[in-house]
Amino acid sequence: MNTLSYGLLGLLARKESSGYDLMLRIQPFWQAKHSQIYPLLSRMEEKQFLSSHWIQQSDKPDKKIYAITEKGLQKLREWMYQPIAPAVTKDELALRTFCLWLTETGIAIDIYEDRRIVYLEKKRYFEQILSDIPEDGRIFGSQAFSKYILATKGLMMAETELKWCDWVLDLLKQHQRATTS
Amino acid sequence: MNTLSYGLLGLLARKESSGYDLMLRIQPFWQAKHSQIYPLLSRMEEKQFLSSHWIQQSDKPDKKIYAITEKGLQKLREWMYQPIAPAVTKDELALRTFCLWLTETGIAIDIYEDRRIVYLEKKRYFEQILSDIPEDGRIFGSQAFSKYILATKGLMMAETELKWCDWVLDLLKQHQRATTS
DNA sequence: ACATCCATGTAACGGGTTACATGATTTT
DNA sequence: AAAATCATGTAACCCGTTACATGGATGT
Repeated sequence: MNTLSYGLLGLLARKESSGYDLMLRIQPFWQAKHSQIYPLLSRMEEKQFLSSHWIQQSDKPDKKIYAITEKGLQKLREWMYQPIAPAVTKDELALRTFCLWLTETGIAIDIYEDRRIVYLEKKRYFEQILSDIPEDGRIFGSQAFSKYILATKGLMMAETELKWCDWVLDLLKQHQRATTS
Repeated sequence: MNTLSYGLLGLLARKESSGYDLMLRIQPFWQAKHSQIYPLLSRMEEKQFLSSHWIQQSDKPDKKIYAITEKGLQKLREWMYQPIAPAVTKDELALRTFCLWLTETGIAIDIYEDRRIVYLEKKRYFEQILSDIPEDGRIFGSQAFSKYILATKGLMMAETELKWCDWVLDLLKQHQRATTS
């Protein structure tokens, strides 16, 4: 049982879903492909943390719906008392930034202009999620509370990244003006 | 040549180092163990992106110093024009947050109090790095400029995380007061 | 005509961690 | 006396991505 497996259990504890649907639902919190998720679901079913049944669909492919069992719910509750691993981030931009001195200022500016757009889109994505959460989803105990605080974090982080990016671009452009004149 | 290999090349382009030293130097930007780094250095030496020589030490084990070659520097410069992969973050806290409704408020508060300390330490770590960068390291073109803008990002992000954590703790404690009275 | 969405699954490979192996010096 | 630091390397294993395989419905 790795971290992703518990994440899937957590989603299933809220609503039974197909593997495909779980793949989509987990994206905002943990990036995983379907090829990683399907085998994990099979293994959890073997261990009887999950049960499943097939649903026939006429216009779309049939799907296998997984539901969490009492044993799975118990396993998930135990997990909540375990120590939490620190966050790990792999950002290629950090490694590139360390090599900025190797290139011209123009290339550096291109790099950060590109990243700026990514941060802007990220900000809009979380703004959209937040605007879709109703007022009564913003109090502890409601179904949407977790989504609310996670989307708030996503938005705050994106805004900070954007602010940083603009600050870096400012420094780079200042330098460019100073050296080309 | 994967991303980590380029990161190592980038560090070596600044200063020749041992594998052990590279392992320590790359930590702030990319978490990697020595067991991953040593084989990559060997492979890059085979491809003649690096050269190496042994240094004998009396009180410590001997060490193998790697230096970037002209061919390696060329490879690194080419890399600067390639597209940059988006950042990937794996944060177990996000998955746990989604399961908060399964536990009592007290457990939730414990989880965020713990994480608060992690964020505070992270903030102090980057503050320390920033205070060690001299005034003339803060202008583009200097050796320390990359370190300066990366540490600034680290600090800004840690401050935002801390702010978010305090906000969440506030919501949780408000709820606790409301339900225990 | 081509791409994307829905839906499931497996195989091969590369990325990354943990553990094994060694051993002197220094700190707790 | 035990643990951490410095220093290198390999082996086994798990995590994660890319590619292969299939195929109808819908969108551009």
